[in-house]
Formats: sequence, structure tokens, C-alpha cells
Amino acid sequence: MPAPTPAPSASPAGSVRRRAGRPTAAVLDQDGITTAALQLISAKGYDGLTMAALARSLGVAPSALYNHVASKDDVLLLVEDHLAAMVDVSAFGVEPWDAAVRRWAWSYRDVFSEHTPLIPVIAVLPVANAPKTLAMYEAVTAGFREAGFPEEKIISAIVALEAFVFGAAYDVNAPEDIFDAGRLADQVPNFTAAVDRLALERHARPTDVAFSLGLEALITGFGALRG
Amino acid sequence: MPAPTPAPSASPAGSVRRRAGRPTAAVLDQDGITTAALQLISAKGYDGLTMAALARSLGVAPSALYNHVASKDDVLLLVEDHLAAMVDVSAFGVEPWDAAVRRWAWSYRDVFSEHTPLIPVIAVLPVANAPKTLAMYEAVTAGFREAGFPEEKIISAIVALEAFVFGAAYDVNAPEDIFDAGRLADQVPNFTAAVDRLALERHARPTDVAFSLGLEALITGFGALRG
DNA sequence: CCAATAAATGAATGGCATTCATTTATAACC
DNA sequence: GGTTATAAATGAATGCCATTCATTTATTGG
Repeated sequence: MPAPTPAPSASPAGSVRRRAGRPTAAVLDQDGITTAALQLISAKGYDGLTMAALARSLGVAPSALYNHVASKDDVLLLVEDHLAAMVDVSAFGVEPWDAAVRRWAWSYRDVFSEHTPLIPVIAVLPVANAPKTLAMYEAVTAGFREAGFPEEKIISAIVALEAFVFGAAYDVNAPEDIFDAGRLADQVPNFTAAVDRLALERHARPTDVAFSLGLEALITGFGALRG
Repeated sequence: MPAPTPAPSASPAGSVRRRAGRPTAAVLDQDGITTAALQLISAKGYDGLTMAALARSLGVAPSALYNHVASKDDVLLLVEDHLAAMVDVSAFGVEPWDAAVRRWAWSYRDVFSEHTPLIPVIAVLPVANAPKTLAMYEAVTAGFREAGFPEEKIISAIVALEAFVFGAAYDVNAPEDIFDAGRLADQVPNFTAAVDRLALERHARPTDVAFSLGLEALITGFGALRG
């Protein structure tokens, strides 16, 4: 009988009860897999992240991975949880609410704009098996509550901000000429004029201007809800 | 020599100049492919949308598709452009600006929440080859301009709204218990309390409450920019 | 009638995640 | 200290996928 795949949820190392002996020399574990996956992603991008390549970088057969991970999506969840810990929530409870939200949202977008292939997975996956992601939510929720946010609106506000962040993360990776209408420019004069007009402004990356515009509107709007 | 793949951009049917004869009985064209793809998606979902299945539903060999389409991503772009025409922009120039934006954003989200696998593709693909998508942008841009929006901010505002819409489209498909912290609930008390508190309110779908909250904040914030 | 060519075929390619019967090595238990 | 349960690793196989390409078919303009 093949070894049962462990639950994807991280259990504190060594806490599992056993009925009989087992080998100590575990070549593989979830931390090692996560680290190797991150290296692979940074070296070859998400196209290079295959179960075969991951196994190869760990000096192991592909099938060995499945003793530690239920599926490739499970690997992606491990990566996501690692990244969640890099999102800056340190300003909550220290700086004013609006500044804290600003810091959080910008860093959240910056982290995941390099990892957009994770978004379809994480936007829909239960948070229960991602402890660091949960910790991020806890910090943000506590910050909202301390700032006098009505309790029943906190989750909705976070969900809305997160939706904006995820969408904006894609936008960061859009090519510069994404709005070039090309041959059809004549047929969309208002649009073309607005695109050209924006190009004249040389303040910052267009994607950052749009993110700032939307984020400030959300912060202002949500700020008014505080008691 | 194999037939050169036509540019993914739709050319008005029959407008291509030719130097010599060619067969009339074209079994396949981009419209037929788009329709078949939509049927397949609605019947089997995006997992069922394979080039083989698509060819099968058209009574054709898979390789025949590549005479009309450069790649599978090209098929997805055709589908996207079809869906863009279903987004409701009819209120721009008719109803007040805020009502028009509201109608547009809700219908945009509703259409693409059934087609989230398109989002990673369209968020990053040049708009030049998607005429109906361009038409949507044109209508929205014109609506913003007529409402007195400063020209240099129109595209940024649309990009921000679109980011929010795409993120929210994912959220629609999230399972109800996505925020259940499970075993780790003790460690995230503020978050768990806020999740429970929201669950007490039985007004509407949580995803709709969050979307409304964010959208109204964006509309209010952007509305203040009008001259 | 001929030449050019768009469109379709069917076989092949290389890659992918995942499964499974089997082997290996450990450590708990008597 | 031998026995045994079992976690972990192997390597071969499976079935699916998008895409390519040499070839054939059918059509029409000249």
C-alpha cells in the first residue's frame, strides 16, 4: 500500500503520533519543497515550475513529491502562504488606519504582481490550510477594529480591497501598449484621445497611477465608515 | 507549404485580396469556432475546452483549427471579445454618470464571474485585436468625458475599476467557507469574530455586499474628480 | 485546362500531472 | 536483537494536452 498523502495543512514538525518505526532520513519536507519551488519560480518563472523540474531540483523522483503534497495546487498553496508572510502589515496598530491600509495594499500588490499565476488558485481556496495567510488577515482585521470600523463591515471591506489588489497585480504585468487600438483607432476616438492624453503625463508608471487613484478612493470611502 | 495562419485580428469576412483560386466550402471560421467554444464552455466548463474537444464539436480534426486560429490563447481571446459585447454600457450618456458606472461594473463582473479563466489572459493582452472590447472602452470613455471627467485621469480610473471588477469576479466563485479558519481559529480571534459577525447579517450574498461596498467607494471617490 | 492556394487530414512530438506496484530503510516493540 | 509496521523513495506506465508538419483535397481565377 502506498503511503497515505499527508493532509496539506502544515502540522508542527514531529507532532504526529506513530504506531511503529519509520525512517529518519526524510530527504523531503514541505519547507524544502516550498523553498525549491520559490527558487525555481524565480529562475524559470511559473512555466518552469513543473513537478518534474521541482523533483529534479530536489534530487528526487517526481513521484516522491506526492508523499508530501497532494497535488501541484498544493505546492502553489505552500508558495502562496510563504508570500503572505512577506506582505507588510506592520503599520496596523502603529500608524493611523489610512496609512496602515496604504502600506498593506501596496506591499500586497507588489508581492503578488510577481506571482500572478497564484491568484486564480488563492482567490478561491479555503484559508484554513494557510497559517501565514490567516495571520495576515488577523493583523488587518485587528487594525480595522482598533480604528473603530463597524465589525459587520470589516470582512467585506477587506474582501473588496483584496479584489482590487489582485486585479491590480495583473495590471502591473500588462505590456505598455496594451491600450494601443492599432488599426481600429479611428473607430474609438474618445478612447484613443484619452490614452494619448495619459501618455503625455510622465509622472510615474501608469499602473501605479491607476492603483493609487483607486486605492485612495477606497481608503477615503471606507474611512468614512469608522465610528 | 502549409497555409499561413491568419492574423488573430478579425478581418471583415471576405475582405482579403487573393491572387488565385481558393476553395469556397470553408467548414470552419472564427465565428463558428467562437460559438462552438462558448457552447463547450457552458456544457463542460473551461476544463472541457480543449483543442481536441473543440475540433470534435465542429466535426473536424484538431489540426484544422490552426488554419483559423494561432493558438488556444487566440480562441480565448475570441471568446473574451464575444463576452465584452454582452457587458452593459447602455447607460452611459443616458443615465447620470454614477448610475451608468454602477450598471457597467455590475454587469461586467457578472459576465466574467462565469469566465474567470479568461482573466489572466485578457488582463495582459493587447486590446487591438478585440474590436468589441475596444467598443466597450470607447463607450465608457465617452461617458466619463461627457460627465466632465478630466481627460488625463479617465484611463486610470477605468483601469482601477476594471482591476476591482476582475478581482471581484474571482470572489464570486469562492466557496462559502473560504474564511473558515478551522483548527487555527483560536490563533486569529479578531478575524474569526469578524467572519462570524458578518455571517449573522443575512441581507445578500457576502460577495455582493463586498462588491457593492467597494464599488460605491470608488464611484464616490472618482465622482469628486469631475469638473 | 492549368496553376495557385486555402483548408483539411492524420500521424507524430514532446510535455505534463498523476498513479501504482515495488523496494528501501528506519525505529518501535516484544 | 530480531521482527514488523510503515514512511519514504523509486521508476515505469497512463492518459491527457497543445502544437507541428508533410500530405491530400477541393476550389477558382486566369
